[in-house]
Parts: sequence; C-alpha cells; structure tokens
Amino acid sequence: MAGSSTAANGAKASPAIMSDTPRYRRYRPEERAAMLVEAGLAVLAEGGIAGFTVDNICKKSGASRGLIAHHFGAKEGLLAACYAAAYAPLLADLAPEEGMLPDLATLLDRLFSAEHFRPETLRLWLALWGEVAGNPALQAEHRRLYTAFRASLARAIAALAPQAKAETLAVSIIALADGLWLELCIAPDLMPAARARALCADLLEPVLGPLPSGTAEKAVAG
Amino acid sequence: MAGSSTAANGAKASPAIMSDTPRYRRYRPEERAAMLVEAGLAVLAEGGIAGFTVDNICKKSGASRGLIAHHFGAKEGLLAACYAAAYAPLLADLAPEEGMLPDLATLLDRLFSAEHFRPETLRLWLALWGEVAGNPALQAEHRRLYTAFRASLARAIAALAPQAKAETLAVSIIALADGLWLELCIAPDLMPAARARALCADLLEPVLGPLPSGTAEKAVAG
DNA sequence: TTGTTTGTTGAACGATCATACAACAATGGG
DNA sequence: CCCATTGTTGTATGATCGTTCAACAAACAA
Repeated sequence: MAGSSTAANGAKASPAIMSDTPRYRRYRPEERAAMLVEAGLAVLAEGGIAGFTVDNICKKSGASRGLIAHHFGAKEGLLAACYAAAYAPLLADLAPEEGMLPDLATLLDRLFSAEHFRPETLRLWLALWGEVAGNPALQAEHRRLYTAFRASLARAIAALAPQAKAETLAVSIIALADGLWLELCIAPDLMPAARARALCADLLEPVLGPLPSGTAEKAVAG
Repeated sequence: MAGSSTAANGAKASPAIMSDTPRYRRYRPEERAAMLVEAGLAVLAEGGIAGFTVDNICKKSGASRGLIAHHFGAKEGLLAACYAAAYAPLLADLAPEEGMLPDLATLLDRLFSAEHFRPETLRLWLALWGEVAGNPALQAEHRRLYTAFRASLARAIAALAPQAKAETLAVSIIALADGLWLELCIAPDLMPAARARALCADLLEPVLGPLPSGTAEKAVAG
C-alpha cells in the first residue's frame, strides 16, 4: 500500500481525503514481533510446516513481506521464536512459580486440559517436532525445555509417592500424553481430553495409588 | 541422458562405443514404483516433508523427473503409497498371519525392536503424521490401519489377562510407544529401544502381572 | 511547522518447486 | 532382422518460494 518507485503514486482516489488516513500503523518492535509469532503459530497449526510461508504469515498478520527479515533476520528466526512461544504456556501451567508446585492430580488436569489438548495444538506441535528433528538449534532448545518440564513432573510424583521411580514415571507420563495427543489429532471424536486423562490415571494408579481427582470433577484448567 | 530435441544429439564420445551400452534400464511398473516409494521414504526420513521433492526423490532413486507423474499421477499419489509402505512392516510384525497371534511380551519386543525404534523411522513418521493431519484421504487410511493395529494388541492383552480392559490398554500402549518414539528422536542417547521397552513394562506389569521377557534377553526381532 | 529517526512497504530478483509433454529407446514378439 | 509397445527422459513452463533493498511515511522531538 505504501508508495512505490513508479509514477503511479499518490493517485489513489482523492489526495485531499487520503492525507488524514494513515497508510499503515507503526508498532513497537516487540509488538510487531509478537504479531508475527502469533501469525506463524496460526499458519503452522493450519497447514503444517508447508504452510509456514512468508506470504501466509504476512497475510495472516496483516504485515508486509519485508517485516519477517527485519524483525527476525530470516524466516528461520521466526520459527525459533514460534517454537519458544508454543512451549511457554505449557511450562507456565505446569510450573507456575518457582518453589510452589501443584500436586500431581492438578498437573494431570492441566496437562489434559481442553486448552492444551486439542487437534489445533497438536498440529502445531507436529510441525514443530518435524523441524526440531533436523535443526540442532531447535533441538537444544527443546532439550532444555523438556528437561524442566520433566523435572516439575518428577517432583510432583516424588511428593505424592516417595517410593516411586519419579524420573522414570515422569518420562512415561510425558510420552503417554504425547501419544494420546497424537490420537486426538487422528480421531478427535474418540479421544477427548477427559478420556485421555482417564487413560493416564488408569495406568498410573496401580503404581502410585489413587489420584485425588482421578475420575471426574475438580478439573482445574479444563 | 536420453536424446533431446536439440541438434547436439548423438555426439557423446564415440557413437560406435555408445551403441552397446544401454542409456537406461527399463523396469516393470511395479518394480519402478517400489523404487520410487523407497526413495520417497528415504528423503522423508532425511529432510521431512520439506525434503519430499520431485528432484530429491528422483535423484535418490536414480530415475528421471517424469516418472513420478507417470507411475503415481502426481507427487501426492507417491506420498500415499509411501504412507502405506511405512505402515506395512509394522502391521506385518504385529500380526504376521491371520489367526496366529504372538503373545503380548513378544509383541512388545517387536514393537520396541531396534528395527522399528530408531530416529530415522521416527523422522519418517513425524513427516507423515503432519501430512495425515491435513489430508482426509491419508487420515482415513491411517484410521483403518491403526484400528487393525490396536485390535491385534487388544487380543494379545485379552489372552494374557482376561480381566483387564484390553481395548483401553491397547490404546495406552500405542500412545506410550508413540511418545517414547518421540523422545528417542529428541534424545537418542537417553532413550534406546531397551529403555523404552522397560518403561512400557514397568507401567504395564502392575496392571497385567509380570511379563515373561520383561527386563532383558529373549528379544525376538531386535 | 520542520527535521530526524526508524518501522514499514512492495516490487524485483534468482532459486526452486510440481507438472506437462513430445521425443527417445529398451524390450520382446514377430 | 524389423516393428510395435511402452517405460523413460529431460526440457519447458508457470507458479511460488525466501530474500533484498531503496523509497516511503508514521511518530516524535524541537
């Protein structure tokens, strides 16, 4: 929409009317970056990594082509930012504050909350995981975040059942959640969040004993 | 390498020497199709869906560009064939023959065998899953194959422990395997096949009782 | 109002993509 | 040996990709 180097400039309707309506809005760098990240997450969820194109992202965010390079250096920089942005809410839910950790049943409720456990989110993760597999920088970042995630879970397990193999169980729980997530995406009607949560509890209770809100009610974030 | 419509034809070294060395080999359609599928699986494993290009596939298989369209209509046809080809060995391992079903411990050994449980294979699945999520045709095919897979597992569980919720457990086992597969890809050194198998057994044995080859040895296909 | 800063624009560019197609040649039957 | 069949080739084509960059204008200070 801005002026070009051609001669057909400034000839849009009436110049007098044009002058007081801004051609675009100027955002602070952090605001614009956040807009691009949000658009990037949206197109990843819609079309996978193949849909993560400059055109799609800019159309979705309302920005112009040049902005991705301007704010993130290149498309890959935006992808890394999208990755961090996708992980952030999960970590925030599972370890809200330093020192204060929810109990295991609450963690499971949040992990399988309707907010996280939905096809849209999984599609996003599928696209990101595929990239992580071949991108050392993203892989290192994933390892760092995953470790923190697992540690929170392990501490919650240890608090509930000191005799259990907390680290090992934490690994299994995350793996189970990821796998159930996958099923949700393939057959959304057969794997709602509540069923996934119940499946997880069924497998855990023989090891850890009954979990407070195992079957129903008292859902914290769902 | 074949002739072109330009005038610079037939001028390769010596025509007399050329005449007895075939310019290319002619395969039966099914053979060539299999070669292209194999190459497709390879490039998917190496570069994800982004690496699944006509150029890459043809270079890998030694064929020329036109063959994908000739044998599969379009690139998407080849992708569907690759998907079926990726699922086939898993199904063949888990339900070798109609009527004759291995016991659960053997099934787990095979599911977590070194043949299936390796990063290369996961990268392939990651790429395919990402496509399945947005492709109704692939999604239907996945559902069909997955259902057969789960049914085999459920029968093996029912044979071992009639009182268990076989279908539910089968779903959980597959989800757990998928999630552990994912971890393998992210941190191959931390999640070898044997550890994944052990994690699975740890979670299952409190429900099903001891599994024959739970801890070590007697690996069937690993 | 004027000038400076800087976030924004979009056309241009070369690379790469999937596909179509007409010419070519390997193979096998005659 | 010749001919018909048909699997194979690779150029041509138009679309789309990520990136660059010089011009532009919004915001703000003076």
